[in-house]
Order: sequence, then structure tokens, then C-alpha cells
Amino acid sequence: MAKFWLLKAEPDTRIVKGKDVKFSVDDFESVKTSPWEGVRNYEARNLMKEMQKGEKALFYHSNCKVPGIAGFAEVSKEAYPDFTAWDPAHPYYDPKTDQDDPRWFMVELTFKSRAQNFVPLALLRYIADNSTLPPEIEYIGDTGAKAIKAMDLVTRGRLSVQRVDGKAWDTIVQLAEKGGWEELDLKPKKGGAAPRQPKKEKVAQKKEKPPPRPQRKRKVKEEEESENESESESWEEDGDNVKKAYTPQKAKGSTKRRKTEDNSTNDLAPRRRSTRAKA
DNA sequence: GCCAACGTTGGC
DNA sequence: GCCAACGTTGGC
Repeated sequence: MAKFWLLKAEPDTRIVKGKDVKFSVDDFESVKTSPWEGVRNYEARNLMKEMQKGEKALFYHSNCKVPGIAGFAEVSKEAYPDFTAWDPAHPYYDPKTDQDDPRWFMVELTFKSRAQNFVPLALLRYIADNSTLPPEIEYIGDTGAKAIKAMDLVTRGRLSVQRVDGKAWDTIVQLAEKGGWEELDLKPKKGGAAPRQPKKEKVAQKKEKPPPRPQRKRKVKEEEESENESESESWEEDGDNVKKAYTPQKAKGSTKRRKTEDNSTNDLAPRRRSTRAKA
């Protein structure tokens, strides 16, 4: 059955290797269709491989003054190798992948519409952090609020391609259509749950005195890196049963570290930040 | 531009 | 295999 997605892009100018990686909803609207190149994160890549033509996606503005959902899109082409990874001049060049064994993939998305009301991340956080809905947005209901609260966008900000469940999708669509929160103060309140800790002077529980360690020398180059080849198995072989590539292990639990496991999570590439696409 | 969150690296 | 140093994302 059809799934829903969220993809991030950066609406503000940012120069990477001499090129501007900006891609705003305005850019998206004007080009209409864009390949989503530059994703250099295994988990995000695996999600893109799951995307089917016609499935819907939220277009999110990231790393900018007012982050939030700016528009709606649709998958117009399913995953295929991201050739920009082989272009040394490209901002997201990855020297470790070759054309015989594509590591990175992209999809194409087609712009559908702008959000009539831009849905700021701060609103979603507000909904997630408060147990009761203000009258202005009561229309999303408790189940809507609960769906927002469970969104990866809220619980784990850093993934640039995310799945969105149907209820959350409906709720975002509702918010974008109806608005109503412009009078609300979305800033997190001091007293309540304090998400951002002011920074303690040091935790220093447990061990009494950790001895200093020798400086760690970072390897700049890998010799030939065998690296995690596991990554390829999800693609190449198995002409049979596609799937099984990535098993989303409930990214929840504690604040503890997330399982990295084969190719599900990390970013190995020089790339920074979100998903991007270019005009 | 700061810095929290969180993922990765690699010495021990 | 623990865990401190390091690197990166991305909200603020």
C-alpha cells in the first residue's frame, strides 16, 4: 500500500565545493521535477529505494531561519543510481563508490503544491510538547496530535528522508489547509519539559577520574577500505525478493545511541546535511 | 554562530 | 567491546 514520505532540502544558499546547494520550495515549484541527488546516508537511501511512483511526500525546509513543511510532492521516478557521486566536481562526490557497484541512489520528485499555510517545525514541536491542544488547532484532534508527536521529524531530527504515517500525513495536510496558529506563541515554555539543556558543567558521575587520552590521529585516507560492503547486498543481488534491505528498528527507545547496523544509518561521505536536489 | 544531540572512530 | 575524542546535523 502507498506510503508517505518527507524529504528535506535547504532553502538558503550554502556553498559546497564552490556550488550552491540551495533548493527552496520556490526552486522546486519552478523546476517542477527534480532528481533528489546528494543523499549520502544509508538509511535515507534505503527509504528512497522503497519509494514507489505516485507516492506522496512532504517537502521540508531545513537548516534555515524557519524550518518546516513548505509543500507537497510526488514520487515521479523510482530509485536509480545517483551519478553525482561519481563526479569529482560535485558537492556530494563520493570517491569510494564506483559505477560498477552503485552505492548511492536517488529518486525524482515532482512538485505538487505549496502548503497554503507553511507548517513550521515549531508548531509540530509545540503540539508534541503540550498535552492539550489550543483551540486554534483543536481541529486536528487528539489522534492527530498523537500522530504528530510520533513523527520522526519530531523524535529524531537528523534523518533527511523519512517515512510519514498516514495519520500524520492527514494531519499535516489539515494544518497546511486550515492554519489558525498564527496567534499562538510557539516558543517552548521555560517551565515545562525542558528539551534543551543549558549545559551542565560536566556530568562526571560514574567514573571518578577519566585519565586523558593520547590524541587520536584521524586517518585521512583509507588504503583500499573494505568498508561496509554489506551495503551492496541490499541492491545488486537478490533479483528475487527485493526488500529486506532495511529493517527500521523503531528509532525510539531511549536517548541512547541508535543502532548502526549494516547500512541503515551512518553517513560516510563528505556530504553534509540534508537531502538536496538541484535545479 | 553556538552548541545539543547523536553517530563514528579507534586506543586501550 | 568500552568509551572518550571527534565529526556532523540542524534547531535556535
